[in-house]
Amino acid sequence: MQAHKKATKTLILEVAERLVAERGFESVSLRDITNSANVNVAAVNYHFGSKDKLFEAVQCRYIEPINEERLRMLKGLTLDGRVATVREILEAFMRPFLTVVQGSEMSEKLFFKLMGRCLMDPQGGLPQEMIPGIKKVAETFTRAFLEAAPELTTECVLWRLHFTFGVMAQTLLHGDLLHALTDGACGDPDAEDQFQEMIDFCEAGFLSGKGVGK
Amino acid sequence: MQAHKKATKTLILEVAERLVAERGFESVSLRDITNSANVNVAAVNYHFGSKDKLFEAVQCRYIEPINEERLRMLKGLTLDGRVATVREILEAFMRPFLTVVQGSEMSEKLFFKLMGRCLMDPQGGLPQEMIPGIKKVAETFTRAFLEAAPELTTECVLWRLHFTFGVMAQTLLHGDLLHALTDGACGDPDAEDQFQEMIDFCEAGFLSGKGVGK
DNA sequence: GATTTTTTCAAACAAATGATTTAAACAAAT
DNA sequence: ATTTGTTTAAATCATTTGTTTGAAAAAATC
Repeated sequence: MQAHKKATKTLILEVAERLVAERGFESVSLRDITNSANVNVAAVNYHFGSKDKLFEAVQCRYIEPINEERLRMLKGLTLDGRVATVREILEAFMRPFLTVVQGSEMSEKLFFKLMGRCLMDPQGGLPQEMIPGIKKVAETFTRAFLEAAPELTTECVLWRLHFTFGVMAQTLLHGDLLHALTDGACGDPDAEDQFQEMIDFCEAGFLSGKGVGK
Repeated sequence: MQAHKKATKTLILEVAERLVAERGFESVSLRDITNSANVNVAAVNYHFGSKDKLFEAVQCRYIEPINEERLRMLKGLTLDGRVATVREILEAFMRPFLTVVQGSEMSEKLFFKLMGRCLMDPQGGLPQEMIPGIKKVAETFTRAFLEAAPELTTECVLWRLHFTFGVMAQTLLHGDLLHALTDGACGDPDAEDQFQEMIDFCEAGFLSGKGVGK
């Protein structure tokens, strides 16, 4: 059931991931996928039930491991009652994208684009099964930020987490844009560089107005 | 030609704006628009030429005035050779969304969502006619930031402008999310408050690592 | 090896899509 | 009143959409 036929279902999923990364959820049709995968149209409904279910699978496949890795990293920071720094928490929030992509078979660029789409475009609202995990992440990280920067109000932390989310989604989705748009003046940085730039930016944003207390 | 029939073309445009704001470009069909506007399907092709052209009109209608206002504000900052601060430049970059929405007939929420879509979803790449204006804005603001923070490299400024863009798009597109997601714990702030939060965050991000010189 | 289950495939489905045509309704100008 | 140019409207076009069907093929089970 797995040896000779590692194909079809997985194949469909992988092709769907690629096409969605390239064009976005709403612009990809079933036939785009099945033609590109050399598979019959009916196979999607047979293996996934419907187009929507297939897209839910695409959304969950990597986002859930990323959310788990986030919680794992964060837990590692606050082991023996230690209080993590804002920078460390940000790192726990963002680095899982790098960790998980390395365990996948996708190219970094496509993977990031796909993740950006999942964060920005979520196909008809987030899949129900993802919501608990996402709430957990949001709550846990909000609490961590509040401990790391106790001078901030909850509302302020939520806003800044929100902004951080925007920085991340933009970079995932259009991280290649700067290189292309500036004719290479802005070099083609590896993911780790981009990542550090993001952390620098968001850390400063998070700590802005320390003591000013708006 | 304008008195009795101020409708149809304008009507179509306005309904399209609303639906696109609510559902995104790719999810809105011609019939969604014409039914909601009580107008014949053929009217779109008659007045706009095609669906794509209609969507281009939707994208240009407010983005272009916003870009003009951005340049106008920035020019006002650097009148007599004065060097603007990073904060002032950020303000010139963001406030036009507030300025222009007030001159429109749309609600703030819908307008911001529409602008978020235009920034994040651009229907099949940006309309050709918008590209020069956008390049102008990008170049002018990059130069201004470089003067305001001469310790930063061009590449660094581009990255941070990129991040700022993400913060803005995320807030425009999902600015109502925090209020909804936290069951009101995060109040429903007026646009000006959101705006100040964004500026605080991005200013700090822009000035991060001053002197460190990465 | 026969049977049962799983998977594939061609074909067809109804519904929806953007676009076009043709004629009617309308306003303005002569 | 007639003509002219513009706008609306109903009907139709050819595609494309997601989904379903029913039979053949393949794999697994007994």
